[in-house]
Amino acid sequence: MNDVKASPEMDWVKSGEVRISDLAAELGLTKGTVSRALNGYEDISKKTRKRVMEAATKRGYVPTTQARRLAMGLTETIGLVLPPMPSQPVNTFVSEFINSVSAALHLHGYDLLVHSANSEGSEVEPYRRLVQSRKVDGFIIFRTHEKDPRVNYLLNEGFPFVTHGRTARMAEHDWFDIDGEKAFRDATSHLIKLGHQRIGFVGGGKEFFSAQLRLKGFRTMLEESCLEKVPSLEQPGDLTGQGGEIAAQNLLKQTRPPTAILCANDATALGVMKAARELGFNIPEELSVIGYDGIALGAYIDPPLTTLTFSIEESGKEMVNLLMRRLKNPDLPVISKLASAILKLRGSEGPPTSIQNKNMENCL
Amino acid sequence: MNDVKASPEMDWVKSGEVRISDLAAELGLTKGTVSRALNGYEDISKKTRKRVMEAATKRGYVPTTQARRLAMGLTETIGLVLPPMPSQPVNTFVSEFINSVSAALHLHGYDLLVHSANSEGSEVEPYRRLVQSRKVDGFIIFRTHEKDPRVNYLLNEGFPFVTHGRTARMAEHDWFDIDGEKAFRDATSHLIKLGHQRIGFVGGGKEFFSAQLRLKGFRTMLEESCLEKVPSLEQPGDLTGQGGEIAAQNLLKQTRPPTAILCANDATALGVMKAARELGFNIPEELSVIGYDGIALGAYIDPPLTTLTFSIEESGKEMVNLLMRRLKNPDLPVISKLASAILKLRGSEGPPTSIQNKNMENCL
DNA sequence: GACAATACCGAAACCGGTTTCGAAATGATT
DNA sequence: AATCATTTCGAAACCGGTTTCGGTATTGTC
Repeated sequence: MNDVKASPEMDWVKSGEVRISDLAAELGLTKGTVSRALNGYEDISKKTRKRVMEAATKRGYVPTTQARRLAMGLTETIGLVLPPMPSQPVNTFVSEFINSVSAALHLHGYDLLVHSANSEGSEVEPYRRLVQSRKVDGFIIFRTHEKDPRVNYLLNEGFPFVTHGRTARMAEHDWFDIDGEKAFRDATSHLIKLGHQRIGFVGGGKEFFSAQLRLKGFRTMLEESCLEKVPSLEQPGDLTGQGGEIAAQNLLKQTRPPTAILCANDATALGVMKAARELGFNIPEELSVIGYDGIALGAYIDPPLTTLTFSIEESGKEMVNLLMRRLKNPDLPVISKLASAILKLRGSEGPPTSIQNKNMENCL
Repeated sequence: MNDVKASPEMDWVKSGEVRISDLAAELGLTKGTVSRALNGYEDISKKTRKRVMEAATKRGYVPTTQARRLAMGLTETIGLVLPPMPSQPVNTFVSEFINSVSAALHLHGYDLLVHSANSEGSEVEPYRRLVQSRKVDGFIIFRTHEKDPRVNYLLNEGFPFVTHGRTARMAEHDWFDIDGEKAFRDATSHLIKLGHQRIGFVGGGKEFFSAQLRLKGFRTMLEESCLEKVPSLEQPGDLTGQGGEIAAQNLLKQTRPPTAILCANDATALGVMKAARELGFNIPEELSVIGYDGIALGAYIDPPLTTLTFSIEESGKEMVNLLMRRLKNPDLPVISKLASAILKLRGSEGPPTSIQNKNMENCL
């Protein structure tokens, strides 16, 4: 059946039709020798190596990846499992992240296998399958939970991975993260300096560690600035626009509504802005809003959304670096990298109009 | 070196440590027999098959994918090359699409290999590499150009693929597309029925076939409605917000600006809205705007963006179906599927205020 | 010119499966 | 009981590479 082999007299061939044995036969060598010649072994004479390489390029020989990987016992593939998509995805993080990870992996000769989280079954199921069938050498994990079953599974399995985001077991695995705590301290501080004293907060899903850290940053800065912590000003959210709407209603319908709202992400912020408009709040005059993620479209709405932004490309690159290091030497101590988000002022925040400044002499 | 093999007395093993030969030895069979037993060959006695399957599940045996694929001569992997990202990625299409394609492929036992278009080099380079190294069995291509070098390459190579979007050679390959022409006819018709007579159009990159079809739909409906085609009302765009801004300025600064603007996508529409605001146009009273893509964010802006929307999930599923069919039987005639976009009215359009209705008695 | 060292390549095992082929064992038939 | 058809499994080739090992052929040394 496989007699479609290129006859030796034609020197153009359909790509990928020539095997190492064809090349060997053509050159009067064994495939072992051809393989070593192509892979830079020292026990091949210069003359032979040159002959082999020329023939290889002439015939367009490219080794079959599957065979090479099987022989070498590695997959040169990294797995990335998409978290279940929210019904209304609003930011482009995932695609940008995939793009950057893929590009970085490519530089190391690795491929990216993207798997969707099949809704049914447990969260670790896709990981288990990929591990057991030996389809990947390691994982890129993002959107971590504090107690992350995926992390638990992989740690237990001794399987290499890097997370985007910290976990309860962050001392045991490599991770990369954005310093969300600092980011929210900064944003809060910015609002306080503008004169805000009642600042609302809309969180992300409580299961996400990052959401907790953002809340922590918010609280810390309130404390440092001697502003009382008003529990009713902290609303839960779910990282969606709808969640933002609901939270904003809860906040703005209070007798003393906040003059500013800090949101766990941009999607939430958009929901907040929508609800605020509908309740008759002008932004930023009567209500300042700040988001997190730096989505590009935030610049096009009215007013443009002030947000905390960071480099997704850097995230991808750094994570791949961490993972490659781990794959090369599994026994190295765990390391981590914390990058920072910067506050991108675009106009959705400003000084509060109703200046209820009572005593802002820095605590006392 | 590989003497780490699980000793037979322990019946828990780290996942993926047991090979088919281990299983065979344990059962006193040959690996060929074990393989056939597991794969449902008819020449295995019921008793043996049961014995084998029980041992396999007990020991947690999962065949090594690489080996199986090498033996069977297929990769069970589909490639998807991300188009070069715009500096400001504007919609979530890519991630949703990847998610849906990946899920659909998974149902067929296929994996998704995502490759980033390395900026350097030609557009087909990534495809060539994946083909030559035999890493994939087929491709999912999207954002097609009219004369698409990727399509040309793969057609020439006889390599299976499906496109999202038509091309000049659409008669030669399977494709799935949204009927953008009809979508824009519908949107234009909607605007005309509202009373608009001067309608602007901001296109996408001219290299994209889809952009041409959308323009065609727009023109067709103008013609059917006996509205004169004003060249200055057709502005080029680049599918980004910035492009939309520039185009909007060109449109709105004219002595007789349009009362409505149709945009090739939502990002463009957002740019148009921003520019319109800055030029003092109220939306929708003084200017109607309609986009295309149905991005979730559009629902959160003010006014909410009316847009043409379609199911990305369906797109992914259908494309995978087309591709699987092709892989099973490469010689089948090419088929295609055209889905339609629906106009989702959200509020950014309405009747024009300055009613310059001259003669709308349907042509005459 | 004899001998050891080195350069170079062939042979073969191996990675972990699948699949073909033929032989042995079993069962059916007369 | 002998013959033939079936069932069931072992043996071995194969997928397409990599890597180890050992044996010539060549070179270097004195």
